[in-house]
Amino acid sequence: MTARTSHETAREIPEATVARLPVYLRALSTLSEGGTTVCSSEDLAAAAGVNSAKLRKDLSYLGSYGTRGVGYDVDYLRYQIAREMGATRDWPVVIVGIGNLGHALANYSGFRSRGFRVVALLDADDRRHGEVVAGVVVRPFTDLRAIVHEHGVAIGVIATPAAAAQDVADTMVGAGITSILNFAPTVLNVGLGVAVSKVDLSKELQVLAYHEQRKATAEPA
Amino acid sequence: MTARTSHETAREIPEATVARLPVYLRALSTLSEGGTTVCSSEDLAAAAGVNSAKLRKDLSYLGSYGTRGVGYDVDYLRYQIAREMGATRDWPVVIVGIGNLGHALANYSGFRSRGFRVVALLDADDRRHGEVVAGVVVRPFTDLRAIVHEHGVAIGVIATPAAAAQDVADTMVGAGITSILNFAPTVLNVGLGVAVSKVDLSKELQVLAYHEQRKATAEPA
DNA sequence: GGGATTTTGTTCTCGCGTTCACAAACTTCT
DNA sequence: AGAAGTTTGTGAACGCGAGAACAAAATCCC
Repeated sequence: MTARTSHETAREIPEATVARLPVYLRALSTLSEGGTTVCSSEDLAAAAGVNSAKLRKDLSYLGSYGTRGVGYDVDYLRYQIAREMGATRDWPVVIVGIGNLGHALANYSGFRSRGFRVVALLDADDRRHGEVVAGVVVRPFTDLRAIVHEHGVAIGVIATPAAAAQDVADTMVGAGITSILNFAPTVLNVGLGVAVSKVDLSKELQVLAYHEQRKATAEPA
Repeated sequence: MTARTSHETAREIPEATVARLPVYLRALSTLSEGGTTVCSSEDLAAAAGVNSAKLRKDLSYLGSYGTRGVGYDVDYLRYQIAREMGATRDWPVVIVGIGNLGHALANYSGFRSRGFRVVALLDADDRRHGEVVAGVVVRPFTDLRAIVHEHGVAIGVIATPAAAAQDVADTMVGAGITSILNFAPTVLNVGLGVAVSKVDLSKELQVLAYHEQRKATAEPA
């Protein structure tokens, strides 16, 4: 999996950098909409909320897209990062589990604007089938395989309760999906070739509560 | 801020460990519900999806709650982690921005079960006021200060569009909130004493797309 | 054209986090 | 009771990432 042969692309982008590229992309879009055509690493770093040295180092993994003494062309840099991230092409996505969260995700405009197209909404519950959410009709979970093959879907989103998540993941992998974004609060077991990313809505809140508690106990006024 | 005098609590829990404690908590709850009363670090690590050595080191920052040759008492360890995280007390929370995402968050059962109580839902849009979501009535954003004072709220959740987020954050801080969980896709500027945590729904998807693209270009079958 | 100025790209150092490996401590079996 | 077997807790090695600092390259001004 992680082994790389030397004939492959030379640039090996660190995972920490990859995780920040979407943030830079968003900051560049904001700058561009605001009418900025050129920005320094200092400007962009401020907009992205990071250190300017770190930003420059991150960008250097992609190539030399800046001009010394001047800065970066906003639209050009944005295009280069988007291309590197795969955001210039269209990614068909399926969402499984159309509860409150699935609804919110289906309607989330940030997906569409980043190149993700929701091609299907699936749910195991018969009563939801036929319902239209965000312009897409909810279909039976059993249609997954056909949809994946028809649209060439590589990415699946799980927004089901925890109890159903592993089964959904197994079916996704069986249907040919190779990347899963999991919103269910459970650890998924998948094969080696499959990438799983997890978003835990309450985890961040718990970390904040921890720090609140420490503040309260450390300084008893 | 980060300076620590020596008379304070001896145990200095690394940030990376704090971020994993909620995961352990969840895994322990699952084990407990499944009837497991004692587990080894190997078992718990598997349930949490981490390395067992890392798990043991993480737990060692909290204290010695295991028994050599035996393992950990599930409920006892769960209580100890919950206490350390502040999950044994009740945390009043306000959610601002009751769109699709705000709806989903208000209904998310994971908040309540982790000790978070949604005391108010706020929105700037007049037309939403009075609407009842998850048993809580939606109130005007201008009520924020009164609500924060009344319930002693320390934690606020922002689920507004990006354009409104900074204003909401400023108002929150002015009202006395010291921890913010931001779901809006924008970088927030806040004072030193305020903690901000950010969840970007599309960021994870973009990282997955990047790896998909790399897989596709690296091995052209 | 040439020096001063600005800003990028990169090297170097430091610290944190992960993992290995093992001693300490507890249980079980004889 | 004592030896064998388990499993925790931790010391030490290692690797990655963050940030400071600087050299290279472009623009600006005269």
